Amino acid sequence: MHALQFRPNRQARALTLRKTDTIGLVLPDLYGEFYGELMRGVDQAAREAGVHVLITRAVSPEEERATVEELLQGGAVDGLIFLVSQFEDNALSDLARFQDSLLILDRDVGNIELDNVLVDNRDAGREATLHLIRDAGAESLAFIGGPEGNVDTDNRLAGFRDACHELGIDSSPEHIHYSDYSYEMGLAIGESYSSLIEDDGGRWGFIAANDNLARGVMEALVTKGAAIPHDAAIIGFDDTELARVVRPRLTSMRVPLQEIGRTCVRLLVDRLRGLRTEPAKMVFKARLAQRASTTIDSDPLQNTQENENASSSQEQN
Amino acid sequence: MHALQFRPNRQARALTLRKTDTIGLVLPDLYGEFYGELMRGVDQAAREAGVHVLITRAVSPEEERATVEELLQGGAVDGLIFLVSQFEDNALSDLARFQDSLLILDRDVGNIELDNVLVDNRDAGREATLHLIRDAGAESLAFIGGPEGNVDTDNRLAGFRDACHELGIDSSPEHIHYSDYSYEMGLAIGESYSSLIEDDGGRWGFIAANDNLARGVMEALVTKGAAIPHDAAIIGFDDTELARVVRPRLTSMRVPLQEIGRTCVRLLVDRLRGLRTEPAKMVFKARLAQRASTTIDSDPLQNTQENENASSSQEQN
DNA sequence: ATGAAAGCGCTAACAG
DNA sequence: CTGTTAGCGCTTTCAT
Repeated sequence: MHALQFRPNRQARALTLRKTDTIGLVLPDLYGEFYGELMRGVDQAAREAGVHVLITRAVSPEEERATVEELLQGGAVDGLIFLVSQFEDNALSDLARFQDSLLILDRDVGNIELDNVLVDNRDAGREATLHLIRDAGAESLAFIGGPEGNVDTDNRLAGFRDACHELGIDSSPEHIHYSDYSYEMGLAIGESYSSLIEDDGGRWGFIAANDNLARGVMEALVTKGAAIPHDAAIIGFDDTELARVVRPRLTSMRVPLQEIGRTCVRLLVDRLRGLRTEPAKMVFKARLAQRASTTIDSDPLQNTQENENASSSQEQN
Repeated sequence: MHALQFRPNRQARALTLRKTDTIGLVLPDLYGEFYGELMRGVDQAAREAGVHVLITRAVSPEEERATVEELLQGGAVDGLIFLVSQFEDNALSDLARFQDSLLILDRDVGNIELDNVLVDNRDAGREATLHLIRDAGAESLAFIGGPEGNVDTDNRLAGFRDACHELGIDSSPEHIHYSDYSYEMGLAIGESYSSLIEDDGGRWGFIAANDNLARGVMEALVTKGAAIPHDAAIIGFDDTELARVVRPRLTSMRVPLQEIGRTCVRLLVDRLRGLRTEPAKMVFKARLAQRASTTIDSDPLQNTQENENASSSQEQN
């Protein structure tokens, strides 16, 4: 029979069994390392589970709605992993009807009965801030987010405020900035701090919502003659390749995206196969990837090689 | 009928019409900006054409074979865009039987009757080298590739040699290096040149097969006190984000990946719809993205802002 | 014009 | 235990 030359037709099979063995991954964008790493995990787990992966981009809430309807109602996929940009709450509760074929990623669905995988960005923001103060000795702080209203930015900012509050440190609104996540805006915001850093002798700490911003801030300050991390310590988010190849090396909060991707697929597939019926809520923590931009020379945690780089880059200034 | 509440079942439709309106994209990896930008173009064109996109990774030749069989024979997709890593020639001719549902990307299929989209890496290597010599005034040259045997690296190296030959410049084998494309190997190779650069007064030119390598070389040289681009000019490949945010800004050869992605989908879809029956061969050129790492002060082509950065970074050394 | 029926390739249920 | 059949949801053809 299947002596070595038979391929069952997937469509016919799907029609009969009423399942496609395909899952969808809906992303707000396809650009950047960020999604690449997520997709790696997704691909890996999907392969193990024997399902195919259909990838789509959906930018606006309307596109998101349309995509769900088309893919899920149309029976193109059995289930969907949804990384939403900015979902309105009522849209979310609408989705509850797809209860057992929809997993929401990186957006807390609260009590709505949907599988939900989250990154604890608030905790990550708090940890990053604490690191800046405790380990890098920052005395004044500034937060540079993405766009106001962006879920990740809002949560990281909340964590920033948590940490400031805990340690009784001032988190003045004038030192909270919003941006488009771009390197260029990081540069501009960094420049606006260069005089401040010259003036008072205290060490500043900058927490940026992604590595591009952090790099921009760092470059602006270095250009104006600041020594990193002595005059200003800087931490980014996402731990992209960039963080490892700039001078000084950039400390960054790492989100385990590959693992998250794997987890999403496994959760969804288990659900689709009826192995689980209660909605799951899973929260991942970010980890600190400490490098020279927050490592002061006397810090015992420092990585030797990274410290070498840090000091040699300071010598250049 | 379709008064607003009807979704035809995709599987049933596919079974009847014998087409799925889905295409597959097979990549050797899913990581890095590189594929992200390609996927953007693919997604965009696919959306316009009304087809879905299934994405899979296939690392080994065996996986590649298996993937084609499964997806195409199994009828999961109508056609496939194949970005192969290192296809053996006989495997390629095997694929000729999928003549009208397979497009090979970034690997020349020669006379085999398959749709074929290519990047002219040889020409790109030549252009990069000429730029180094003519515009950046390089007198001695070194080439840092990826792994030996890698198609992209081999072609870029061939272009490097073309340019050297044209201008009667020495392209000694001892200045041709292979690597794993990593920043770390770039660093190591760069270090091995630092004394050479101190010794003779001539300006060196480095052409690296990707931006990570180029960045590694640049950092190694800068650390040893070399001024870029005065002592050594450096050019990378792919024009990643990295190139725009390091100091000095890195010149890089840009491959129009998004456009390539779009083109692949359009070609494939047209073919599937019977609008074209002859195999197409399409070749894209890379463009020079000139920045400070190859821009000497008197160069009239220089971008003002980037030149500012270049000179200020030189002041630091 | 509108409506009934055949068949796409598979699996599961059933009959022999 | 093996072989036949019904039916998944759609489109297309054919008959009304």
